[in-house]
Amino acid sequence: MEKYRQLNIKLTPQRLAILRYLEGNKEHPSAERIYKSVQKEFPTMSFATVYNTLEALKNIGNVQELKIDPSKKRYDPDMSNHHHLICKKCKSILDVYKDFKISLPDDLAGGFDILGNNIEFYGICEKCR
Amino acid sequence: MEKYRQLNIKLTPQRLAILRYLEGNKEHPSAERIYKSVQKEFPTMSFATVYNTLEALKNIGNVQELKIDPSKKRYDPDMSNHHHLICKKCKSILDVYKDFKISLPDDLAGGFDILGNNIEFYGICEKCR
DNA sequence: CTATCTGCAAACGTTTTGCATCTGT
DNA sequence: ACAGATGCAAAACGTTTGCAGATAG
Repeated sequence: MEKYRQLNIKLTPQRLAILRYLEGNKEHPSAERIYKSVQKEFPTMSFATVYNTLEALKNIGNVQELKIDPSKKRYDPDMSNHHHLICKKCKSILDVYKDFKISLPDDLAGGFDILGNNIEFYGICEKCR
Repeated sequence: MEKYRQLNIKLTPQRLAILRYLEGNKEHPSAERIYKSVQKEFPTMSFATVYNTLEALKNIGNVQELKIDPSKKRYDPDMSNHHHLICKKCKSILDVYKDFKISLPDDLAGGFDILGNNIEFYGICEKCR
């Protein structure tokens, strides 16, 4: 509770439950996964609240939306600079903690100010091989 | 027509129209964009046919599905190894043709067979700055 | 006290499906 | 001839919205 006060958002019990679910979570959960989990504690929990909370957390930079899955949004509470390695078969996701320091030559940047990059590695995981 | 015969899929007039629309297309169009364009030529064209054709083209490796846009799938007929640079403001997309030869050290690969990677650069484009 | 959040249900945009009919090969 | 494609409408799916009532600060 105390640790979340600094976020400067209204801390409802539902939001706290979502924050606790997300803390340290490496599953890159979808809204539904979050909903189902938090619903155990709050049977009346609604999707609106999940999405509303995720939106609030995104805005304060506490959570990021991942584009890893074409069929649904995934969320990641890990805001550190990291990349993802995805199994082509089972779609499992592994975090990759390394700064690759890729710089895009000016002639390829088309006048853009480059702010950053995100690498998606893909391959076949041990289990699927 | 002849040039598409090698694809080994049934070439209907609708599919040819979609293939022609996609050929050399750098817009990373959504299904709707494709639909709207091809519909001019085929007023009876349906989304089912667009999605069906895209699915067929994906399967033969003629088109790829992009995860660039969280709200809808985008399609890219460019199957060469390339990356994307996206404007955070206007969401415009620029192709980046360069092989960055990023190799993931074994200790970070978690037992995966790495097959490749895709980099999303983000920044602010000239117009938006 | 009041600005904001919750929960519900309805609405939305995208993608998929079932099925009768049609068509490329 | 027939496997497979088309077109239509309905359904499915993830996400967003409107609103009345509840609640954190």
